[in-house]
Amino acid sequence: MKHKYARIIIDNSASKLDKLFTYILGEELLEITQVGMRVVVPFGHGNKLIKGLIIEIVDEIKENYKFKKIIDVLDDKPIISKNLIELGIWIKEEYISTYLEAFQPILPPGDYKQVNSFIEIISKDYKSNIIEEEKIIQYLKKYGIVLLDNLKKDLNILNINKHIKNLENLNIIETTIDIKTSITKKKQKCAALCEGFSLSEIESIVGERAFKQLEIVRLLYGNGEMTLEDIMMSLDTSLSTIKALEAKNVIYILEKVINREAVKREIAKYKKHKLNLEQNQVFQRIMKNVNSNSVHREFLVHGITGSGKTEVYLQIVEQMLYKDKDTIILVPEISLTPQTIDRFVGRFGSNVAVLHSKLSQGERFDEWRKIKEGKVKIVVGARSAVFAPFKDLGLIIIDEEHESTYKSSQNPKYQTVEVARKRIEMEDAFLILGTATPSLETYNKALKGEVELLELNKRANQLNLPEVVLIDMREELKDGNKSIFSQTLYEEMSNTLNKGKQIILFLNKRGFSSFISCRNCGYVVKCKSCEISMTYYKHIHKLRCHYCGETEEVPHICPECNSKYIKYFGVGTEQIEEMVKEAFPNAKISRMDSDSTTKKGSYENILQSMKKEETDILIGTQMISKGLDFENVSLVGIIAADTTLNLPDYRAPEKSFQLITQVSGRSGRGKEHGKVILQTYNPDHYSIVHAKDQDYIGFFNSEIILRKEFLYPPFINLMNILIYGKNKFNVGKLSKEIYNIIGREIYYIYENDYKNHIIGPNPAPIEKIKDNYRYQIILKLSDESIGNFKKLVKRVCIYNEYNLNIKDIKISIDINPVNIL
DNA sequence: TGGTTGCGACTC
DNA sequence: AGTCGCAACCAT
Repeated sequence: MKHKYARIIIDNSASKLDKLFTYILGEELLEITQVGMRVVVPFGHGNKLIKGLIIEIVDEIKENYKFKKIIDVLDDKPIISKNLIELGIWIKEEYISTYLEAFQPILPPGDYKQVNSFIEIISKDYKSNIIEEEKIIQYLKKYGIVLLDNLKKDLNILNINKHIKNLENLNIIETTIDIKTSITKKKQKCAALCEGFSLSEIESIVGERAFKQLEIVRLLYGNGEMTLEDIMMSLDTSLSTIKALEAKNVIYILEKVINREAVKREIAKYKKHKLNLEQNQVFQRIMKNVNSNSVHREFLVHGITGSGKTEVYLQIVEQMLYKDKDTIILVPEISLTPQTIDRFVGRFGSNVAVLHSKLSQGERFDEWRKIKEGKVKIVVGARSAVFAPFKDLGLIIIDEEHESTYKSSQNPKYQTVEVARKRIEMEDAFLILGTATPSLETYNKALKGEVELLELNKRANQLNLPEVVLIDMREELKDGNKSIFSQTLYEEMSNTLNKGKQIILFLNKRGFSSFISCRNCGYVVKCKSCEISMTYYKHIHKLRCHYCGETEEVPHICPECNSKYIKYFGVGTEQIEEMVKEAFPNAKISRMDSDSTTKKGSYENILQSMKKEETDILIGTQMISKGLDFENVSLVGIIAADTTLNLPDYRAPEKSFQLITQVSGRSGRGKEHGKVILQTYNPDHYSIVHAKDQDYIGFFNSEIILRKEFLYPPFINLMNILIYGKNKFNVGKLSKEIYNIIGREIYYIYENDYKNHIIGPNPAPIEKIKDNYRYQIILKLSDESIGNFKKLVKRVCIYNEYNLNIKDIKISIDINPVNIL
């Protein structure tokens, strides 16, 4: 057999090295090597050993080049499947990222194996007359076997590789590689009775005076193998007692690899509910397509809040289990609450793996392994779980499909819905998107028939949607109410409390005051590193920047004009909490936002106390808008519906509509009718009006016209090129240069309409973050032309084929960004 | 003429 | 990113 060639992604993040490298796959490795395995290869002048991932194996190669050989193979089976490799390559192209970035979310979590080179001396008698070589020899004599990197660092010799190679050729030293596992599989010591004895035999060996030892033996006889921890806990004994039994050769102690448990609590069984008529129709429609392996592979379940989408999902997943197919269920990170997990784990038990950001690296690795090894058939997780390495994927469910967290904000900046679509296409699986407020893109596809639209218009509890009362805050002001609570909200709150019901208050702003400003000259305190006004936090009496987290003392006189009239403006959740406490001193209040949930478990505690009805009023940011299902909540107060509406982003109306609808949906989920008080300064805005009526179609129809007119998705693709760096002048200059190059091409395609297709270069809406000045160029590209522009942008911004001065400047490219701040 | 330093090209 | 080679510069 002759050798073959392997195309490999190299583990090096330099953009110049972002391509496939070809290596010789020697005869001796041929049989054990497959695509998707990791290998060790020599790289660069020094033949430094680095890791690589095999993407392709080919028999022949056309180019004439002196290829190097693969040194070793790290895996005994592929760590990722061919389909996932194909998906990774697709992602790299689609979202303009490097290979390494594209494969990051696909590969096992945590870079769990590291390649290390070791060096040691094997012939101690040799004496070199070259000073450098003698230094190396002396070093190795002193330390024995060492890491090559350490030797290099300690000796700091020029051209050290040459000397090492020389010594190696003379057989004076030897280099070896080893793979260090940085994440260890968690092990636990267990004990079990030795076989071949009856209980009475063992008891007689132990002797009747050793009470504790006898207890242990009997316990093990009853339970079989147990962990030492459990034995010591249940019998209140110590390790020495167990060791004594081991010494008597009646029990043996072994180390077992155990899975870290991502779900640590005992979860009650979640019973199957009978589907109502509507739910059943949706269920039947989807299953009919699945069973007939229809070409319709995508469904949008458009169901109002509380319509029982989850139960439909659960029963479809059950059907997939009967078919022996795997299912991925994606939920937004913020609604990956214990509540959601409980439902899936409660129904399917140990058949479920859970992947979310709160897991430690070890836990995440274990969950990944469970999926990879086929120990589970269902995974519930946040966006990156779309890459779960199932062998026989049958279904992907994306709940709250419209959520912006499905778009990755780091490279690769993928859109989960699109990735899922690609994946089901490759694996012949099905895709269910579910939400009360579909994204414009998805609903548009549904209307065009590309996605099958299924509706759930009734609440599962037979009640109607909550009644929404719109309050015009300008009128309140006219009537002399300067407070942030309208008269109506105040009254409804006290009624609700009197009835013993719970309240949720929603405000999408953290902190106490959102900015502080000088009344005399208008100066606003901004973060020194970011172009952002700082938020005042009362409990620490400091200002904090929400972008870089920097804190600062509160000034007492204006730094600009020395006036004393420094005032606090804007209300955040922290202040609301204080005001509510004052207004309702007897109510039990808790607050949930990213400031109050930093500690591990605090999130769960707040939700638990809400569930147990120990909390009367829950105040929170958008964290509380998703998935929470508290039966006793009958009033939701939306303090200021306008906060998201005024952002300089084309999605602001859509986001506002979604948020209001979702938050409103938290009300009246039990047996009682719910109410929502919606306070706003823009009562006539279409987004607010349709949200009040909970009229998605109405909103869609208004919004889609604007999108078409002003050329925004789904009618066009956006590409946001963000150029940022510490030197404002250089960033601006580079932006202009990039604009000119790309602008020429835009002009060539769109001619006199080109100004509508390239915007910029402008300072980004947030001009500076963490001392980086930010400029942006926005391209609006049709489906036909986006491919060519991706190539152009890559050439200009990544490979720098135009030799622009990109020193100390970074460029971030985002295809169809979810926000353009 | 040897030695140091800095930039640019190259990495299968 | 890391490394080597080459050219330019300096101290004899």
